[in-house]
Amino acid sequence: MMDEIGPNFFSRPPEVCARELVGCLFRWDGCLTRVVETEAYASVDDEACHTWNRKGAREFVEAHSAGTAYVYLNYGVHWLFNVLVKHPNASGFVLLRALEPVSGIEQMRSRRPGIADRQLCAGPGKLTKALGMSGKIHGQNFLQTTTRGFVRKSGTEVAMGSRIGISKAIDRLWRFGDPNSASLSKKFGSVTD
DNA sequence: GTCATGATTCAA
DNA sequence: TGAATCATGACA
Repeated sequence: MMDEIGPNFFSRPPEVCARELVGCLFRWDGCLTRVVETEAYASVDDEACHTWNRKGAREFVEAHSAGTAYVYLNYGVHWLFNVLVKHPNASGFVLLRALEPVSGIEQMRSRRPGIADRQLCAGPGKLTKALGMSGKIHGQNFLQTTTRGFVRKSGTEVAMGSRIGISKAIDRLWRFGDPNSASLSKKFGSVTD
């Protein structure tokens, strides 16, 4: 079964959204990819989330609806792409960490010259560059567009582990991914990380 | 494996 | 003013 994902999908707890997004197809203008790695962040009680120490992030959660793009510049170098999750008791974000190119590969190659196909989107900063994303889409609800969005696709094996690149709240196993994909940003361990 | 890169946010 | 930051590519 395959159907377009709407705001309702992102109206559940972030870890549920992040897990179910693995294996789904991601349409972004002329490019089509498969989601192979995500991470969940909670707007409350999660030290690793921007909302923990960023007033602007908390205001963003309040001001926008489920499915809105939350894009920010990391280390002053890389754009990172998140989807806003809204739930009465568990709002937060899903970070896209890695994608597998399916079609529109020529466009991705042109934005990342000299990179092997499977590595084009094998990291949170890599995928935004390959797809031509930037801060311009911050705050946009792309689910309502015709050229951008997710298509549900079940049946993918999902592994879980500790989130990457953070020093706080590493006990939460909120990184999800397809362990068999060749386009992960980092491999998954046997059980936990 | 180490290391330079370098924008934005927020608190002081 | 400065410290911290959800990473990457180049190089040894």
